[in-house]
Amino acid sequence: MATRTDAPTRREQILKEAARLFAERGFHGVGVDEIGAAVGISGPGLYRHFAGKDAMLAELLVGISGQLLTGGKRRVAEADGGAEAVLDSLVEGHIDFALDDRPLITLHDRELDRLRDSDRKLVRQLQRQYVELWVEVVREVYPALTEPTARSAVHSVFGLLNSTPHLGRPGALPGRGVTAALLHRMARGAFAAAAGDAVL
Amino acid sequence: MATRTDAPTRREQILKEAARLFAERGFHGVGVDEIGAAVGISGPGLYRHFAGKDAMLAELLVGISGQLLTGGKRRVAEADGGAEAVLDSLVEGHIDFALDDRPLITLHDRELDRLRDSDRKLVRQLQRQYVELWVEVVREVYPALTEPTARSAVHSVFGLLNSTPHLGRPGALPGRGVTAALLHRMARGAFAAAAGDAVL
DNA sequence: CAGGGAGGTTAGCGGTCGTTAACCTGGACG
DNA sequence: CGTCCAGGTTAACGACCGCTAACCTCCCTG
Repeated sequence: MATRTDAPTRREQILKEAARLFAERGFHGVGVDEIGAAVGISGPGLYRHFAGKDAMLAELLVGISGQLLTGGKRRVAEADGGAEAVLDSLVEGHIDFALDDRPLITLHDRELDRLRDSDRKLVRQLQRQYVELWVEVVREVYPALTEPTARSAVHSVFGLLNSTPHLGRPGALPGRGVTAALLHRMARGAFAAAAGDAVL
Repeated sequence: MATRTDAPTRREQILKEAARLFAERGFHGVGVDEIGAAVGISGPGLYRHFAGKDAMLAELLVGISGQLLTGGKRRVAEADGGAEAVLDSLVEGHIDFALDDRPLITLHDRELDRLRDSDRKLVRQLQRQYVELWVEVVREVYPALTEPTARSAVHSVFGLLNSTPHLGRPGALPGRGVTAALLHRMARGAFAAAAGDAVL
């Protein structure tokens, strides 16, 4: 992703605040007036930028899933070294995302069912592709894993990595690098154990 | 827990259905009429059993946290063998819970903020005690872990174990025992890796 | 300098939802 | 056999919320 130096557009401000509020109190728990207030305009002013409250959530969730998948594909294509290196790169990318965009990670697996059918199908499809990307790489590193087992393991590791919102507010943590390293180690350890490697 | 053979009371029916609906569509996404319909009575009839919709959520969340903590304490007290055996017992108990009561696991970390202040504080306190129970045992097994690191590791492993709702509907799974064993292995592998043990 | 669109504002409509009120009913029990 | 209460019912109220309508006001541009 190209680094952004220009000021965020109003649309982006709204999306960011909406993500935070949705993550904190749930989609139905947040009113449009609150979202407006969070960016300094009031309620119905949002409708100059979005078709409705649903559209904000849809754009957030589609955006998340798309970013994860795109980033994952890029890492698979670019990583040099064996399958081990690719897996490490995937883990690193997911951790970056989980640490930098906690509200989005929270929304990701919490508000999916609030979407229109078509949007939900799209998000699910992107998520599935992302999972399959991981499954392929994991099975390359650990050929002992059957496909269903590898898929379960991937979902479980996502659960592990996505636990960042529960780790206390950023600042109470030992430091970003240390936390990232811990998560990385644990994810790799979990995969290795799934494959039956000795972990004693 | 004593095994129940008698029929569930109406209160219990309501709580069970409410948990399922809350987990599926979120607290604010479910109306009292739906909850009533799920147990064969209609809307306001619920108020003969609960003070309000909030009270149902509160009872569910306090119940979950209390059960987890009580079960955890019991396992710590009863487990024979060393710290390893205690940790295995804790993991096993948490997995049983995650596999048997998926809706509750979902609610557990999703709807906490919808509670009255006093209830939320109570739930948080029970959760904290449960985490500390784990932290102590984990540090006994892996003395290399500092306390903050052990706490982070415990939260992350909870994320891993609580991923069961994402593993596909129960029936698409390879079988309960197999899944439980996989989760157990991965949890132990994650802890071992957190402590820096070789996992290659 | 006229004009028009982008991006705000406030007022208010329509629907939904939690909750209460008022009423009904069957069965346990003195 | 009368009574009373647990556990239902339907009607309706009041609050809230998403969204639209109508209007205003810069600022850019021909």
